[in-house]
Amino acid sequence: MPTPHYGQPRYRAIADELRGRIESGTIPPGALLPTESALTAEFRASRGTIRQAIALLREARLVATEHGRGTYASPWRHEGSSDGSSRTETRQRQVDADPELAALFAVEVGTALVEQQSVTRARGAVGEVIRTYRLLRAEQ
Amino acid sequence: MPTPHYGQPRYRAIADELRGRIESGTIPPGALLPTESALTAEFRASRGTIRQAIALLREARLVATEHGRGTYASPWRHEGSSDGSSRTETRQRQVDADPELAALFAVEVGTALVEQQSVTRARGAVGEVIRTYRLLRAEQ
DNA sequence: AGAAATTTGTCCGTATGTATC
DNA sequence: AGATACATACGGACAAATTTC
Repeated sequence: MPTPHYGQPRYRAIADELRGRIESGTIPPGALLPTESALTAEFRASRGTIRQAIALLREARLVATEHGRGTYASPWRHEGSSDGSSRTETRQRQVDADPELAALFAVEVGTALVEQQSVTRARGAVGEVIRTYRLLRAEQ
Repeated sequence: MPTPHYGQPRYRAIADELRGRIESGTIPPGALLPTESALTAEFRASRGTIRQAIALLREARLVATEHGRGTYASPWRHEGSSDGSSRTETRQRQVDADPELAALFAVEVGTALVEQQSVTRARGAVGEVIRTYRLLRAEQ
């Protein structure tokens, strides 16, 4: 079997499917998710891929896992707003300084900067994008 | 070879070792870590285990990974309040959405966005520049 | 411009360890 | 003790992004 992940990797698709079940109440708060081996059968994915999907949900605090017991849907459901689906994704990359940034940092145009971008989503829609720029080496 | 992980799993021990190198400056801020394959050779662990260790460091924001490039030691210094001689200038203006922002906000390229820029200076030198983007019409 | 090499990303299958039921 | 379920670890294969030649 090859490894085709066109557009979106499988573990993310699986995580989205499970997220849907949790948010829709198909899997109620506090209930156990299907076991990893049940999920491998259902999605016909390897256990590693299933675990990657669950890791995503765990990072988003949507589930909690206990060693020999299983993975639970999180029982707490109150994250500021009524729906609690606001989330932040962060990414870091290197960019070249544009003229304005170069002037601010007192470096030459094109100098490498670190850009950290945070995207805040609420109800699926992007609320705000925050980009933070720093020098590669903080010469303090 | 069995899988003995008495007390502490291997991936955590490896992560601790790498963390030490970063915090001690053996791997300076912004520098590339050894490649995954180099680390498999050094620690004689499988690539999966190495990747698990790096994932721990990434969660702790100690490193950042870029596809095809490598994993960098994070260039931050802890934002201590020891000094107090830092100040922030803020400015707001209207900009056109570049392709990336347009995609995030699900609008057309060139759509007007509000950009708020904060420049933090310490001892005269710019420490970081933060740009926050929002839609003009907040449907909130 | 394009091909090759490098490096991280995804996915599979298997085996064994450890905690819980 | 036995069965079940998650945790750790290995090895291999191919995909995708980047860099190098």
